[in-house]
Amino acid sequence: MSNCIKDITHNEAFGLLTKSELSILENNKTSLKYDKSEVLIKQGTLSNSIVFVKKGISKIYIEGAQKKIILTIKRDNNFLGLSSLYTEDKTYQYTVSALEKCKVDLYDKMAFKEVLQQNVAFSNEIIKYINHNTTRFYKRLLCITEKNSRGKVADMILCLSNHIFGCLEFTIPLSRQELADFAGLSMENTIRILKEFEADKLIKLKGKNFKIKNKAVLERISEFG
Amino acid sequence: MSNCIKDITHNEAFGLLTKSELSILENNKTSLKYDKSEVLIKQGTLSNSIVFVKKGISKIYIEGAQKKIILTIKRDNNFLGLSSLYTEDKTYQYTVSALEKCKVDLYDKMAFKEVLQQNVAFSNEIIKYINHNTTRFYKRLLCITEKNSRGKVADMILCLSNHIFGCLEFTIPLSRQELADFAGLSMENTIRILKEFEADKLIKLKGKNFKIKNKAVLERISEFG
DNA sequence: CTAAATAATTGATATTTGTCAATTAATAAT
DNA sequence: ATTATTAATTGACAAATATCAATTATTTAG
Repeated sequence: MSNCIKDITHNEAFGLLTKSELSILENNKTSLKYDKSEVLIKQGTLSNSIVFVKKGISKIYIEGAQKKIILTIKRDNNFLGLSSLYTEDKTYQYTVSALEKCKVDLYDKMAFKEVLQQNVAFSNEIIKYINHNTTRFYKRLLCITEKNSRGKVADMILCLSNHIFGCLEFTIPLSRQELADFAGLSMENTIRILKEFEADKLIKLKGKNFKIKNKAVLERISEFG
Repeated sequence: MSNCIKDITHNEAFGLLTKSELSILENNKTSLKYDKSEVLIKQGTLSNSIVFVKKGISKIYIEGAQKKIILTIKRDNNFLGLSSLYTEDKTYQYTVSALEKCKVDLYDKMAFKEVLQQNVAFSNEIIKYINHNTTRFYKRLLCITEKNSRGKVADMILCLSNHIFGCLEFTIPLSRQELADFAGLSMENTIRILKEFEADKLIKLKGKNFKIKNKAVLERISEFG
């Protein structure tokens, strides 16, 4: 079983708001479009906005001293920056960049907090999103600590298939280096394992196009080794 | 710089509650004492309580198929189980066990949620705690991915010193195996690195008693390698 | 359309880390 | 106090993974 759990969309949260609360958000909204590889949120900058991605895939990653690690790939209808609400450190903890054209709404954080302060159902819905995220990271942490590199790569492929693209054949908007940053491995190692899986007829690779041929065995490898 | 950020206590949250809200909690509270190594929260069981630890040190860990990983060590005046609020999965994501005698209050989760639903300031304070926790785990994830084993051990020692015990000399309530589970390494490797640090006069070891002799160099090792 | 730049791949090698077995130290039970 | 049990330590070795260098493929810029 893959350690990657299905992401949830965040759009229902708006349905919990009154007209006046919605208009607070509307009046403090900036709608923007981002091109592929543009940065939506930059780690270390002041977290002045809560970002809602209406359309497009983006990657969330942490920039360390030596390495980058991709925390997750986000699809449409997700908030970004929620984890910077009410924290002592007033900066974003991660960078988010567009993997394809994205349409986003930036909400001023003050206005967002004003709405949070008024509407407890909304506030609790936000807790739900944050906690869903937390659950994912616990699983992620375990995966990184416990699995060997074959397991990590298998897990990543299953995660992409099950929870990002939702089908057995998909074209990733990621380079091999980014795949490696996602799996937490070196690029060379990642490539070698992908080729190994291909030789074993578990997947079919053509550049960025992936096709899963034997999910059961991939799941077994993900489970251990 | 250590990647371990200072934990915050959660007791101020109660100050945000009205008398009637406090009495909801009081009426749904069970006070218990736990002995060393007893389990307060068991991963995989239904998350029916929010636990407030009034007194005592505990360890939070995830039990994987092969390994355990200690997420963090918690001191007095902390909530446990907040990350299970409003999640789809109704079970605890981690196990918590007492490292010394602990006094805790168990609050019925339904009652806790009732109070959350009534008091938006309380709800937002809870968001603060959850997000503080999230910030820690992002740093943790980076640490595990990026640092080599010497860096991990150095980081752990600094974390214990700075944020769990708050001084340069301390006696850990952890076995060597637990230290290894905290660092995310094998026990043998952990021990070897500790001995190495001792030989290099960075620390002084006597069983479970630690004394930091050269913090600057430990910080440099934690930074990289 | 072609050159230049970047990304992907492969091989060889070094380093890191874990595993297993043996030994010693410390703690608990009688 | 003595034995039994568990925890800590050490050494030897194997396995896993990263690094470096070279090559090939792909993409981009003019």
